[in-house]
Amino acid sequence: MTSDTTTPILEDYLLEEQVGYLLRLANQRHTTIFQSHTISGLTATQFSAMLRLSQYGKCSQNQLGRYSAMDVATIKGVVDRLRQKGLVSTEPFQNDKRRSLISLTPEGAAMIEGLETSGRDITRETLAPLNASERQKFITLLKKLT
Amino acid sequence: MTSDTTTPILEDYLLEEQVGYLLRLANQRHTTIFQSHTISGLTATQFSAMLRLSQYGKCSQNQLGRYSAMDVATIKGVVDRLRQKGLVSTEPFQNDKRRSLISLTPEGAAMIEGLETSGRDITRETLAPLNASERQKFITLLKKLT
DNA sequence: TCATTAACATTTGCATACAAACGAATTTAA
DNA sequence: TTAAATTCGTTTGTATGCAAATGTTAATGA
Repeated sequence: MTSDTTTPILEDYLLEEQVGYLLRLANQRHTTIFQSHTISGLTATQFSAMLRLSQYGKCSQNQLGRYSAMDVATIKGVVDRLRQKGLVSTEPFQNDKRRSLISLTPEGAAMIEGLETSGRDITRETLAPLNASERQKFITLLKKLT
Repeated sequence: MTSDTTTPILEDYLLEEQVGYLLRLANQRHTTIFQSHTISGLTATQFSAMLRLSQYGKCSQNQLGRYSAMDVATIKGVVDRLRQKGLVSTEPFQNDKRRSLISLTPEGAAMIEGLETSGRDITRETLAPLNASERQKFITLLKKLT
């Protein structure tokens, strides 16, 4: 025996096989789909913050960031822009001068149902290349990587 | 019969079940893993451009952007920063005054093998929550969503 | 040929995204 | 109780990421 049959062959390193690269591409595609549905001009990030605010009710800015998986600097910009659009408002927090309470305005609250409808469409279109069992499998596996 | 058994029940819209939200979280996790390996301080995006340049050889800036899935504004910034680090260089393109040829410097070329090694580690760590068959399935499905 | 079209690189503007540092306020633990 | 640690919101800096507009140059087609 001159060849080593126990050493696995080291495969080529192909960028298009790497999970990080593919995740970036999948994100790009999803963003494009999201923007094409232009729900009142909201971005996917603003959309998330709006839904969290609806789900959890009024809370501090940093708390909203944690609910929405955004760091303090990111959530600040998102809340600023939502406030500019008149979709959220701010009030002082009782017993804690550091915080302020973020809540949906009536205009923001009125938008939630439509956001969910659009959200369903966006998810459907994003997952369209997969069949039903593939979709479920993909979501299950994707959750494990978060 | 008073209930309609043919109408599917409309499930709650849960942000943490939506593919777009999960893709963002998976990307966040991958970015964190990537940065923790800090390959010479490169970002994942710069890493991709370096590997493409190594794979395809010298090419124009926009071409490198297409190889790396970045639009013209994004690839410009990436190339600028790689040039600042001394990893790529620019020369005039023969017979076309619009373009310039981007190529790896000797320092950049010397880095490629290490980048691939780190890249394998990063992919392995990112996919660690999945077993072998899940990893393969996930990559297969993810490719369909790019 | 020469007007139209296309490609290239750049710039501006907007929106994430995160690290790091800051001052102010609150909580905690010694 | 009070010093230490934590939390909150803010700001700065860096890096994608994309749309849209611009000016230059090259390619194409009538």
